[in-house]
Amino acid sequence: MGIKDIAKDCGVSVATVSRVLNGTKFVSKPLQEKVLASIERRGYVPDHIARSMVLKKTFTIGLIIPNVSDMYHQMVFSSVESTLEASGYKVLVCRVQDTLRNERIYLDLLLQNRVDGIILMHESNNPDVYAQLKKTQVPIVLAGIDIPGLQFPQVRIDDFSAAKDGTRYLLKLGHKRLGLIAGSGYSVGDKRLEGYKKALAEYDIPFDESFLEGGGYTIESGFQAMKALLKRNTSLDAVFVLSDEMAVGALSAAFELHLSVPGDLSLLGFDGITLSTYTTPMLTTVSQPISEIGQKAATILLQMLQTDDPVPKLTLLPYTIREGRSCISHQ
Amino acid sequence: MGIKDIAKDCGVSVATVSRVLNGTKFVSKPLQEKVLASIERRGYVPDHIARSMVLKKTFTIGLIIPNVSDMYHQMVFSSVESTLEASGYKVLVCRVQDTLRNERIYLDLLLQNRVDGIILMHESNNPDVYAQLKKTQVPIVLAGIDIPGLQFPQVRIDDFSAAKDGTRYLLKLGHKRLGLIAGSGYSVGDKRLEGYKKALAEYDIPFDESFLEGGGYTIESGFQAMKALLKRNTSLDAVFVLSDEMAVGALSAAFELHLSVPGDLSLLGFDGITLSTYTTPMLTTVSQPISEIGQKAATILLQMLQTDDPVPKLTLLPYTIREGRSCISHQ
DNA sequence: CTGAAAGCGCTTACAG
DNA sequence: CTGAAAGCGCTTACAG
Repeated sequence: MGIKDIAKDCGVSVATVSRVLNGTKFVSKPLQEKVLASIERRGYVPDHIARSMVLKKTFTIGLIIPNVSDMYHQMVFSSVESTLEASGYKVLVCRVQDTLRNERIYLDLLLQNRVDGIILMHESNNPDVYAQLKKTQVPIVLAGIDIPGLQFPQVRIDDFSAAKDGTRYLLKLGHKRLGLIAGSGYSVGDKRLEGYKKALAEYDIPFDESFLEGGGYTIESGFQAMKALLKRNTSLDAVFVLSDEMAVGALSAAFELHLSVPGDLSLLGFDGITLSTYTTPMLTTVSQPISEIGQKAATILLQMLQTDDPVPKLTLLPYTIREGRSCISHQ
Repeated sequence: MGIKDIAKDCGVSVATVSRVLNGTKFVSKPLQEKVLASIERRGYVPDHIARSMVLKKTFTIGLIIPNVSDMYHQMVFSSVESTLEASGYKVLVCRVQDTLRNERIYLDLLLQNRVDGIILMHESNNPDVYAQLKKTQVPIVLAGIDIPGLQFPQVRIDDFSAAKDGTRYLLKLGHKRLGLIAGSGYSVGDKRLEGYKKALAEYDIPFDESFLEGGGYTIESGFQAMKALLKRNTSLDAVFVLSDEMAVGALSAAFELHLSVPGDLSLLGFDGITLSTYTTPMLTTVSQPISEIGQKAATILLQMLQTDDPVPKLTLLPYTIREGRSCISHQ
């Protein structure tokens, strides 16, 4: 059931079988047909592992994602997978569960010649991990994140500007008391927070620490953050939630507290995941081109794998403010 | 940078290095320490591919899922991954995009010695695929699905009874005109439909074809199905939606049509995904033990991989009706 | 306890 | 166009 058996079966060498299998060299028609027939008849399937060993390629790429913003990352995964499929690559997803031990293990796993390249969407707070990434020869692309110390190509939006524009959007609607549900643990969260502050400054509104509540990019954390925020501040006009999943939780919290969105409170999300279109009310959100991020990251990684051409160090994709029904004018 | 280099570095044989690496045989303390030091110093990482080739194990299992009920499958994935992690296995997710070509390709990929076992959650309508599955030596476990022709171990709930009990729940609340948003393409959908019919029969309520609408297990399809159903029947008391993701879409549709849930209409979901707790109103749903399904399927697969002990052919896990706020008594 | 050597199933210069 | 043979980086009987 190996290539050898097919060779014996056809009275040819293993080299010939390998050649018709891969089409790497011309094989005469009669031999080719004989080999193909034998393969078909005996149901032979090439051993991919053996092939990987000699080629030193696994045709698998690793996608490292955090265990938050699941729907966002799921969409990226889908688009990465679709993009790479045509080139015969598969995707091994590593969802980092806890930041301490787990991510180190994943990296080790990935680097044991298991993957040809990595798309990294998880930010670590462990310097060892980055040190290891720097050392490896495996091509890496960062998607949706920014890690200042690392020189890998990045594909993302301009989070600072996006949050600034989102905040401006609320300000233009006439809102003055803007709550913010931020996210901790990721640099994009810090950038978005800065964008929020910047827009407030433009409108001469002082930043009020009590309007800020941290979240963890999950539905549940958005739920909790919204409750805490509304408990502390009964006079908010609007809340900007820095991820749609948290916004879903925030909507739920508002509902539980008998506050109407947008009647009592406007709510602005961030990400543009599919679900944000189906909430009640439909979310207005700062929408990232999620599929494009995955597609572009995959394309760049593919380019690094297959050519020596230089790739763009930073690809900034456009965001939009997609209007739903969760924000209302407050003139 | 191979095992040979470490061996040379330490003046020992590659066999010894391999032994300290794997702990397969006792190696004297001094040699062991020398080898470990060298490994650490030179940053040697074993080549997993080479190891796989000789062991004929990849320590990877394939998880084949459809491209619907994403949140449900994501939860299963998480629990499968957690369960297998302790045993050193990784999970390769294959999300079947289109039923025709794609699934065949995935199977081929998986069977090229890429995975040691498969957890199958996707039902195919292509007999070739099943024929191929039957032939393979790779252990397979079915999770959440039932494929009558195949003799693989199954882990799931009793979908017929679950839907029957769900329907009974609505009937007990006093509802008489029960819409059903069913799902096509999966046998669980058919079973659940039968459960619905059975419960109606128990209450001497004739089955009305016009109360039935098909869906495709996505939010969008639930949205469309609900709109179609409500357009046709203005007098429904309640709607039973055979997946929570469709129920999210159905909620959105009801909202758009200015129908209050549960004021005008009770809504019952199916699955018990995390999101169902955060909808407005919170969904009442027939809740599957999703994580347990993944965990149990993984455990059984592991048992097949590591022992020759027989495994249970059918593991039925308990479901519950988890009450939220989307159903109301209609006495 | 340790080492020399065979072998896992492929690919691919090299020679013909 | 085809074949004999080396080699990919490991593991593991087998012998000592």
